[in-house]
Parts: sequence; structure tokens; C-alpha cells
Amino acid sequence: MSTPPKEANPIKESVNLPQTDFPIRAGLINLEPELLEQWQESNLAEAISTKQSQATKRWILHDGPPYPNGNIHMGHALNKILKDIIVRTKTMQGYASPYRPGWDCHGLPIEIQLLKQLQKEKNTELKADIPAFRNRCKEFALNYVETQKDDFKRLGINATWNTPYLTLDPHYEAEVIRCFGKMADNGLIYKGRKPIHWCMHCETALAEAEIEYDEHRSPSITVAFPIKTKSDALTRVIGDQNTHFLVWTTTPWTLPANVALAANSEYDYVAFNCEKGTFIAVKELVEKITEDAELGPITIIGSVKGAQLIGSVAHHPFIERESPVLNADFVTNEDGTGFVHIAPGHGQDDYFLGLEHQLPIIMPVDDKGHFTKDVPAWEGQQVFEANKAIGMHLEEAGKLIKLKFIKHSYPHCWRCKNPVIFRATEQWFVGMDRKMTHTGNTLREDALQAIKDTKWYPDWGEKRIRSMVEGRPDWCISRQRSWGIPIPAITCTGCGESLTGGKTNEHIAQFVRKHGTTAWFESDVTDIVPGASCPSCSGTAFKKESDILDVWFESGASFMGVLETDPAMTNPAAMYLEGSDQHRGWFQSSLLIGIGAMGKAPFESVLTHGFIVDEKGQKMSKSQGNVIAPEKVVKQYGADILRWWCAGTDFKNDVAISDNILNQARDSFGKVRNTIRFMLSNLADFEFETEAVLPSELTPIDAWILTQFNALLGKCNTHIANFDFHQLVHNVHDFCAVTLSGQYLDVVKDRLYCDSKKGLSRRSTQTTIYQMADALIRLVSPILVFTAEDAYRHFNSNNKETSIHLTALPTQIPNAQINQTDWSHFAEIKGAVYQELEAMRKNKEIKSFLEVKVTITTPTPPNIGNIAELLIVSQANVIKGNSVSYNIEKLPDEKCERCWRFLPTTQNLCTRCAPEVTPV
RNA sequence: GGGAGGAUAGCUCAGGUGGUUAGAGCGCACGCCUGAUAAGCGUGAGGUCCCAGGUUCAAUUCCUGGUCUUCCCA
Repeated sequence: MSTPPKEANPIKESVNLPQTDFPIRAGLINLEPELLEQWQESNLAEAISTKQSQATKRWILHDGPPYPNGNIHMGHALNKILKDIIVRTKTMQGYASPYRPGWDCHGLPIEIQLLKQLQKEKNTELKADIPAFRNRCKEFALNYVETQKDDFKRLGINATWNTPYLTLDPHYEAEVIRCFGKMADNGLIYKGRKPIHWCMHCETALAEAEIEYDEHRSPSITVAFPIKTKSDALTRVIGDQNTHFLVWTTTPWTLPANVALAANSEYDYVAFNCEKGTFIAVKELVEKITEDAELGPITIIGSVKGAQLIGSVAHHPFIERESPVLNADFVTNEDGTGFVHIAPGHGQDDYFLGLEHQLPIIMPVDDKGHFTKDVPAWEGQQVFEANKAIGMHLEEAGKLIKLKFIKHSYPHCWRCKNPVIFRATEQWFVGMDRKMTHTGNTLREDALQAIKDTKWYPDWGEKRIRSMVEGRPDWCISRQRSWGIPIPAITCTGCGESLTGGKTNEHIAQFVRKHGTTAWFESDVTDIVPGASCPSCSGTAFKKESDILDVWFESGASFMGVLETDPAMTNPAAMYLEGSDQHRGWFQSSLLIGIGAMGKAPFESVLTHGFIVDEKGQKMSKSQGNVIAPEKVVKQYGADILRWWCAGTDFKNDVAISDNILNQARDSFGKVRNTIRFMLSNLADFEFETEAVLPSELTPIDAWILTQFNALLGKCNTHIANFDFHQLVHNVHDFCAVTLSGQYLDVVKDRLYCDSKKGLSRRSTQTTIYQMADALIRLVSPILVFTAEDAYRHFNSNNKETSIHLTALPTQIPNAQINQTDWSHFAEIKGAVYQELEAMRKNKEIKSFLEVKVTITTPTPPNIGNIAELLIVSQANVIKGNSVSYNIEKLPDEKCERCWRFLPTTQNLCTRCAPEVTPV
């Protein structure tokens, strides 16, 4: 690194200046691709895996499969980098920790994207040809699997990239089907009719995970329901007056499905007269309603408790149908009228109330959201469009009291962004509260127990997922789509009985393993399940199920498709690690299937990280213009900077990124790298095996720095154990910036450069630096995978592996005892002396600290070696005295030409340096 | 609307089971060095610990209510 002297200068040449080929600039942008290529050629991944295969203990991190429909974003990068760091530290701790990546290949997003593509190709009829359509979906998915694979590889992620698990792999699909079969055998799977979110554009049921809430403009109408039968209490209040209940709804189109009204028995209701007639509404809202609807002056006739209304019956406003008044505590007195219209075919609350009171489920809306012939007046009309006609009809009948429009939060389809409706359809479910034959408990009970038995990082994750599992409804696992695994069930055409488990399932699983699930859509039932006969009616004619499974069911079964079937894995896995959104997603689906199919959770611990936000803490969005793509960061800074940033941030919270933050990560990284570089450069002429000194021979400052370094290693071990990498990064950085650079290396430069080349002091320091450099490189290697490798290659050692990534995490370095009190005393002395020296420099009395001699008086002179060296001044004395004081004097201008210290010289050389110069 | 996180210097993070002037590093300013040089060293200035109440001799810490923000749900 030093430029050769222009002319021979024996003094200059005698100085042992640092030397290394480890470049001053990291050059990550060029270095990283080169190393990746070299690792590929030398098959480093294989070497790591071979080393792991000798390990006796296993620690498996099971990869949650990302969705292959685009390039990776920063969230993916954060997730995979964290996983990589953890797996690498486990590997370096001696665990077999193979990391097998996966992709979640089926599902609606790919279908939607493909449909758009087909539209461009003017080839929309392909959608009807399910096998052909599925083949295109597959092509699409596999294409992005490769894209994302390349993206991840570029980040330095070490994984079995050649053998990923894909949810579209027939072997994997067969295991999903087996999970379904086991759950069916355990009594969990049932078929039912239930209102679910339905997207009429995508013509599919949507899972809760597929719903987004957004602003929507809805009509808000108040409808008069004529009272047909009054309860006794109500009769006492209004007599035989012709009276109406005021009912509020924002979905007029569900009125044809109305079968009841709900009131809250806790509230007071009043009957009042006005120009338009006699009405009943909840007391708290009467004023608001009459004002809103401009009913004019009103007269209150009487009041009645909500409970006394129950049992009354209203007449449907435009259909020959009765509508009984039922009690429901979801009716509020904050909005509306105190009466809620109930349509069990179109609402969750309505459905449960209907179950309770055995109400019929009327659902006159087809897949496209159009009224069926059951609503002759508006048959064929799309429901949102029919709102207007229904309103007009009510108006004409004199039943419409008020119509306005409101903007409110309303569920939308996550893909097509259109508002969705609630609609009762035939679906498959996993029952949360059915007794399971294999454990005797319900799925909910066992899942809650398993949550307790799992270690959650951070700990509040447990509370979060527990409340979700406690409150969640049965899991609707069917989808009316084509890109996925079919619901593995066949139905008797004679009696309608469905076969799901047992032998049927074995046949289907076997068939799928051999032919894949696309063949399901092409084959006859008899080819898939030969010789089936109905246990109910002994019929032998069956039809295949045409729905597919929720993709969360597929990915949730990955423990079966991967952990259970891959001999390199363990089931359960030691850890699942994803963003905190997966408490509802993958963690939960994995847990439910794990319990439902095999009676245990597929993970021992679950770690979650936060989401990527910008420096202001706001989420990334195209509209905000604050999106930072990993690809761009890799190109501009290098993957190691991205990794250093990932590791240096507290991922339990949301993770902020910006140019400012990345620049800081780059600077921080640079400090660590440069410190390592300086250490390496002072080992060029050192051979550890023959020249190292014994711990007992170490000079005081070397023993001191090793004590500090061992303390750092101790802390870092704890941080690794707790997955607190940000603390490790901070500790390592601060250690490099302050303890090493400022307090140790700066001091030790003089002896490295000027002391006798093979003398004890220099070798003591080289021994120290050698061991610290070795340990430091290994310590950061799980994070800085490229830089550590580069440094390791430039590390002058005879005892190296072929790659840093085949080494172990560092352990404590053998050291001599030090006197802590002496060193803390010295720290005080140094602080005080430096303040004075700085003042002198400000006053222009001196320029460099080397110009002075320091005399320290103290009752307890520290025994820590040469004080002048430690203070980096030319001369120093420590005198024993009663109190502490410092005297600083400027030395006469007599300077050693070799070590630049102000010392008595002969021929321009001090007594230390003179013997080191070989005369020409 | 409900549940769960988070909020400490410009930035990334420590910390305190309540107790004098709340820490670190980076960045910044000023200076030094030119034998770590697209490097290195020193000194220094930066904080209403999100806001408002309450409990207390004492609150950044405990309690209550907000604000902003993230995730999940409706």
C-alpha cells in the first residue's frame, strides 16, 4: 500500500510500514459478482453442506414461500437476508442448518396477471380451457421463480437454490392433498353454505386475506317496515294505529333477501307521529332521524324497551313475507335507527343470528352479482345497479323515508380493487370447534395450546396470534378458480355424499403425485379413484370437485411437503421467520394444518420482523415516491451494504430505509472494513505459528485490548443467541471506531513501524492483531458475506479454510490478566491530558501532540507500560505524589527522523531507532 | 370501529423494576496529521426522552386519555 520511495533512503526503508493487497476501496459492485461466480465454480455451497453433514445437531429454519409474480422488493430482501444471517451463524456454531427456499406458485394474483396478458393477446377464451390456462399460469410462475432466485442469489443468500420446493411440484401437491385427507379423517372438513366475501368481477369467493378495506360511496336509506303483529307491550303504546319500524341499511340490494329485523333489547325505543305516519325508532336517534329525513314536527306517542319489541313481526316492504323482530347486541344506537335489516345470505352477523333462530338463507344473486329469477322485478340486474331501482320502488310504495349517500370503509377485492359483496354459497370449511378424532379436542383448543408451547420472537407475537385464533371463524378453504390444487373430493351423483378421506384420498394423492393436479381437470373420476362406491347409497357414479384449495392451505401444508418428506429437514422446524403479517397468514395456516393433520405445530419458534418504511416511518408506496428497490441498492452500494443495513436495524419494529440511512450504513461498514484492512496490513511480515508470543508475554496494552475484545465477543454471543443482530452490528462498529482505531491501533502504530522488526513488543502486538483480525472477520462473515471472504483471502495465515464460510464463529482469545483499576485510571489521565493538549493547540502553542513532554503526578501510578507511548506523546513521566496533577512542556525542536518523536538524537536518530537503520 | 406494535439527539441504536447534569457511534463544527491517505487522530456543539392529565417528596420511566405511524381485523 505504500508507494516505493523515489530514492533510496535507509531510514525510510527501515520503517516497517503496513502492506496489503486488500484494496482500500471495497469495490463491492465488482467484487460481489466475481465472488459469486467463484463460489459457484468452486461449489462452495456444496462444501458448506458437506461440512454440515458432519454435524450431529440440526437446526432448521423453514422458508416461507414468497409469491413469484414480480421482482423482489425490499421486504423480501430483508426477510431473506435475516434468514441467511441466522442460518449462517447456526452453521458456524456447528449445526447442520440447510436452507431450502420455496415458492408459493398457485393462486389468484397469477391468474389475474395472466388474464391481463391474455387480454392483450386477444386470447381471452383460453381461460375456459382449464388445462391450457393452467399451463400458462405455470409458465408464468416458473419464470418469476427464476427471476426472484437470481435476485436472492445476488444478495448473497446461501440456499439449496437447485432444489427449491415449489407448491406446483406434483410431489408437493400430493402432500397437500394428503394433509386434506388426514384432516378429513380427523373430522375437520365439512361442506356448508355460508355468506362469504364474493368478488363478482373475479367471480370467486375471497378469503379474509384477500380483502382490502377502502372508501366506497353507498346509498344510505331509511325504510319503513309496516308492523304486522305487535307485541303486547307495543299494542299498549300504539293501539291499532298503522305503524312502521324505521330500518336503516346501506345495501338496499339485500332487501329482497330480508327475513328478519334486529333490535337491541337494552335500548329504549319510541313511537312518534308525523305528517308521513307513525314510526318507531331507537330513542337516542329519533331527533337525528327526523331532522335528516325532514319529517317535520313530530309527536312522541310513547316509549317501549327494546326487549318488549322482540316477538313483534313486520311485513316485508315489497315482498309477501314476514320479518320477525329479533334481539341482537350488534345493533347500536350510534348510527341508523335502532333496527337492522337481516339477510342471512348476505351478512356475517345476519348469518349467525339466522343460525340461532333457524332463519332461511335466501340468496337470489348469481356468480356475476346479478339478481336471479327469484327476484323477477330486477332479474339480471347487477346488485349495485339495482340499488337505484329498489330505491325508486320503495319511494313509489311510500316506504322510502330517506335516501342519501355516504362514504365509508368498505371491503374490496385485493386484486381487482372492486367492492365485494357478501353472498352465501356452497363452500368447504375447516371446522375450528369440531372435536378431532386424533386428539379428542377441537382444532381451536389444540392450536391455542400449541401457541403456548411455541417460543415467539418478539414475545408479544404470542398474544397477537392467540387472539386471532381465539376469534377466528371456521376456515373457508374452497375457491372457485382454476390455478391451484383441486379440493380432493368426489361426490356421489346419486345421493350427494362427498368422499374426502381414507382410500379416496390415497388414490387422489397417488394420482396427483404421478400426473400432477392439472391432470385432475383432464381425467375421468374413474381414472383418479377407480372402483369408488358410495358408503351411503352404494352408488358408483361420482363427479369431481371443481373448486380449488385456498392457497394458504397449500403453503400451510409445507411442513408436509418439505419438513416431513425431505430427509435433510426436521419436523417441526426450529424456526419460522416472516413479517408480522404472517401471524394471520402462513404461521396460522401452518399451525392449523399442523394440528389438524398431525396433532402438533410444525415450528418450535417463530420470529417476526416489521415492515419496510421510509425515514419518516411511512410505508412505501408508488404514490408516495418513497420506494427503494433492492436491485437499485445492490447496484449503487452493493449487497453487503444492504446486508449491513438489515443487520444493523432493529427488525422487531418497522424498518426504515432511505438514501440517508443507506449512506450511514455504507460509512459504518467502511469503518469496520478499513479497521480490518489496517490490521491485515500489519501482518504482512508475520508468521503466527513461529512468531506469536505467549499470553504471558503480551505487553500491557495488548493484554488490555484482548480483554476488551473478549468482552465484545461475549456480548456478541449473547446477541446472536437472542437474534439481536443490530446490537452486534453496533457493538462491532463502535469497537472498531473507538476501541480499536482510536484507543489501540493508533497507539500501537509506533511500535509496529519503528520497534525492532522481530522484537517482543512488535510480535506481541502482531500476535494480538492477528487473533483479533481472524476473529473479527469470522464474526461479521454471516452478515458481510462478500467483504469477509475478500478480507479472509488477504489474511496472512497458514491455517486457512478455502472460504471464510467454512469456519466457525470465534471463541475467546487466550490472554493475560490485566489490572482494570490501572487502566481506568489511565483513561482519566488521558482524557485530562488531551483536553489540555487540545487547548494548547487552540492557542497555537503546539501543533502536534508529539511536540510535548507530559509529567503526571498521582498517588497511584498505573503499571501499564510506557505512558509516553500510550499517550502518543514524545516523552512522559509518572511521579508518585499526594494529588493528581499534570504538567505539560513543549520540547525543544530535536526530532528523530525515523519515528518523528522529539527525543535526544544522534545523527538525527533516537536511541531506539538508531540500531534499526542499516547504513548504505 | 376493534386488536397488537412503535415513538429517547439530524440518523442508527443503548438505557433506566421512579432519584443529581439521559448515554454510544455516526453525521455535523473546529483543529491536527500526511507512515491506515478517496484514509487516520483530537476537541466540541446537539435531547421538553411524542403530547396532556393523574399518582408521588420526585415521572423520560408507573397509570389514564390523546396524537402520529406500522401490521392485522371489521
